[in-house]
Amino acid sequence: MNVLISRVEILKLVAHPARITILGELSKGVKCVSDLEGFLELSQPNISQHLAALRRAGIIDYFIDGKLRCYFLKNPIVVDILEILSKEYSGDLPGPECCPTTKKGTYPGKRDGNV
Amino acid sequence: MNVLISRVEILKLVAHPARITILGELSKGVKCVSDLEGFLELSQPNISQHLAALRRAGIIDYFIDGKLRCYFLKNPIVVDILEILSKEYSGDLPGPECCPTTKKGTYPGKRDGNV
DNA sequence: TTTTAATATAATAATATTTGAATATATGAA
DNA sequence: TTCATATATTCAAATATTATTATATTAAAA
Repeated sequence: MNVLISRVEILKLVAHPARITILGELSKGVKCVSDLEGFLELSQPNISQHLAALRRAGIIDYFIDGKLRCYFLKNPIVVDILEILSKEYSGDLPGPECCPTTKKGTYPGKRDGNV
Repeated sequence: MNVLISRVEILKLVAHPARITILGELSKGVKCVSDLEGFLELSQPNISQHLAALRRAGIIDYFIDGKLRCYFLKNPIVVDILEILSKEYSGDLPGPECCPTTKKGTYPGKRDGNV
């Protein structure tokens, strides 16, 4: 239903320590709620709340196995986000080349402190 | 200084419509605040606040050109995030193959509705 | 040197997110 | 049937984020 939720909304939802941890686990395979209770130092209701939010946004889904709900990743964007989160970056982006132009003004001027 | 801010914190900061728009613009080149006032239907102080938050986190930086502050991207993760946000994804991830195992239980059971 | 343009900062109000506590539901077992 | 287990839902309190308004800063221009 809510497949309309924008990418930024998805990013926002994913950008939470508990939810990233959950998604990281699910990226390794299906997990039920009590499996997740192992890793996360969160109450069961809170974990369920995070799972429900992720599911409402179409980011994960589950199948039912008896008393268990077995969650798994659904939205492929998650894989890419997780990859970025563990990627190594070397240094900052190169600063602007000399004399870039903005609509209102022109370089050069004093560069700020921490560059 | 705050280079310690974790990746998830960066993700969280970036996951805001105004800030994503700002970063998208900066990814095309240096922009000063009043340039940004063009695109964004936000007050000048609010734009400055978003810029300040992004700068505190080391995501962007600026140089000074007279009365202007010319902002540019600093953290390379932004480029990857922007790329993901405009990437095309075709369909959902494949569901779990038959009979994956969770610690607590085993497939199969009823699959949930929207798969 | 006063004024103006560009931008930043501070304080607050409005709103959203997060967690915790209590309770509900559903399923398999006894 | 009743019970226990696994999980979800609801509501409220605590907290964080966001936008607004007013004011401050800084540098160039007049």
